[in-house]
Amino acid sequence: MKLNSIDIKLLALLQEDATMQIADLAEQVGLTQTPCWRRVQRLKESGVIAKNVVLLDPLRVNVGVTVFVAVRTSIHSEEWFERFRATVSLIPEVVEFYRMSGDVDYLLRVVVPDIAAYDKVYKRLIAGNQVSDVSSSFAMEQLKFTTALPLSYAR
Amino acid sequence: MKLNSIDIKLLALLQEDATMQIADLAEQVGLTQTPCWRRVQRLKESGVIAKNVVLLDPLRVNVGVTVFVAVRTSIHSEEWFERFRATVSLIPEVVEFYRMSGDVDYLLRVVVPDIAAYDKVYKRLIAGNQVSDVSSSFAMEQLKFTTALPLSYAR
DNA sequence: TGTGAAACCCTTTTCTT
DNA sequence: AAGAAAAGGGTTTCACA
Repeated sequence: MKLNSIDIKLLALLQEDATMQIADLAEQVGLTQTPCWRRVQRLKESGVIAKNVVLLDPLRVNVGVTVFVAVRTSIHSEEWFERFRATVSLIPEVVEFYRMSGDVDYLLRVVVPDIAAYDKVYKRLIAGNQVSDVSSSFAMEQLKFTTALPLSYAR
Repeated sequence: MKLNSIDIKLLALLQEDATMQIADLAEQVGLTQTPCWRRVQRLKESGVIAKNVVLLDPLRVNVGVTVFVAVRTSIHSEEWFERFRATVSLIPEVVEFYRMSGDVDYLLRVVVPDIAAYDKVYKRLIAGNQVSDVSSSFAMEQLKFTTALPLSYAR
């Protein structure tokens, strides 16, 4: 789907606050309700807008600690990968999971309340999977976290 | 704010889909509209629910490439940190930014369309900041990404 | 493709148990 | 605290330019 500058504006606004009303959105982008509504609808249907979710305050649900886990493996078979992928994806504390280039094979972001809780997740990670090296790095402070993607490259 | 099991259920549902209607939410948690609405309201007011946003498909807005950037510095002064923090936070391609323990001082997640675009962000990162070492790792594949926090630790 | 107004449905309030 | 019902408001549709 091709995006024009009004679409980009709408996406920028909705990425920050999805509770905005159509009338307000319309005003911000210089349209009236109906055409604005139709555009937002198209953005949803086309899949550019993938989801509408609520973001929780990590501290208030007691997962203030972020750990980055770098995993190296010696086995590089398809079966191993599928198994690893399946088990890791199901762990709710793992909120991000990437296959990497370079010396680290996989990178995970894990959220937990404390180090003790992390140790349990760690054990679950290595249980049943042949991982040759796991290295955990703790985040001391989250300086920025946004779900808003940059829109300067959209076309 | 203390969360009971109904609150947890509501948070779980809204973390996945914030467009759910109060009537449907109410049914899922075994309440009628009014008390359900009041609970959701309380969750918003108390800040447990921090935001309601739309998530975009990264590929459809042309930022399919994720790069993790590990930054080391030799200077550890407060001024340097504030300056670095301020400049990095303002870069829209930087979607996550952590101060780390261990040998890496800062970790960034950057989203861009391609390597050429990353190079521009890289130059912006090192310009004006005395960083002693920057190491970039490219994600080949995003195996999991969720904004839904685990709720088993909430209390 | 944009406009204005009406219809509809969900949210929010009020009253009651 | 929870429920039922009514009031209020936003979204969605429709006819038209």
